[in-house]
Amino acid sequence: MSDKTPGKLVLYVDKEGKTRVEVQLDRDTLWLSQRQIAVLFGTKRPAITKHLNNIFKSGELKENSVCSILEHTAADGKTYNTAFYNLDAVISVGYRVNSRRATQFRIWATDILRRHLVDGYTLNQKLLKAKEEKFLAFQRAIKLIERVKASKPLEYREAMGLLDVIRDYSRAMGLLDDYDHGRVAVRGVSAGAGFRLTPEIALKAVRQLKSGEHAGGLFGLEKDKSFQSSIETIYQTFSGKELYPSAEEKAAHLLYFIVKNHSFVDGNKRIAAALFLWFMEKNRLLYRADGTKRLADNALVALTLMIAESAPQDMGLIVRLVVNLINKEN
DNA sequence: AATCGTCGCACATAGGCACA
DNA sequence: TGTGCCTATGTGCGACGATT
Repeated sequence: MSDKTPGKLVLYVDKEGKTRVEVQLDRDTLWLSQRQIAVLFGTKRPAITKHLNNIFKSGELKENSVCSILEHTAADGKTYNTAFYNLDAVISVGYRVNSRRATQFRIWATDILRRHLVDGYTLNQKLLKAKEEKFLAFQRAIKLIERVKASKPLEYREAMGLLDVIRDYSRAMGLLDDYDHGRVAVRGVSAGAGFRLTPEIALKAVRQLKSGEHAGGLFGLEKDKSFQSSIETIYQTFSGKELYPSAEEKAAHLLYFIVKNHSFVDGNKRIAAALFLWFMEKNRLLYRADGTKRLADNALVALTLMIAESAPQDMGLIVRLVVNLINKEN
């Protein structure tokens, strides 16, 4: 084999008569010439050429993605441009060649495949279960924060303490990134045909907040036009369909965008939380049938702070969390 | 009548050799 | 490395007979 040939695949039978395959990969694959594949499977080179042609003709593999022309120093010391085929191609050929060594290869490959299917499935189930538990633990933590802080208003130090808790759980949330979206997907959402928020109505609501006793001079003063875009974005459509069809998703995105867009000189988080509550109320989502709030005040504070601290790539996850908290049973 | 095993035929696939 | 030619082998399928 030339020193320009990356990777190695050796097929042999051990002392117990069991087929062993030694694979050395270079960047997740290996490259063999037709001649080397022929030696590997104990057949002649023309057979490999024909198998490869059939593999490409049938569409099993795409030639340009498994074949690469590499400079190759031959036994005579001269340099040739030779076609090399990657592991995918070698495996496909191995399943077509009819020789003793190819049969040994198939026994080995099938065993590997079987183990991956069986063990991989079991492992996936375990991972999904673990991640689901972490997600539920996060939901329980928010619930706990609600209970502990229910009696007294949050002060700055408390908010920071809360943030620490949230940070800890955020790490667990990070593990949810590749969690099956279908299982954390928003559920039980209501149709979004209710109250429609416009930037004008929203600004009017902000002005009302401004007149409240906790608002300073810079409260609610627009920095740019991003507030308008925050409102418009929740009604965004793609191919004629709403991106956030339910009122819960709209509310969650409204909270997220207002916090994140930072459209006002001061009071962004307060405005976001207040508009979120107001939007929920207008869509008859704020209270359950028994009169209790779906999302407790302290939970909303926690979520608002978490949104402010979160990384942009976590938007989807946070929005799902907000929707799930709105829709949770108790 | 339904099912199963066997046989023969046609076609597909695989392999080797020779040569471009 | 690709291809044509030839041979060997494998496979699918229908026909047929034996068995249940």
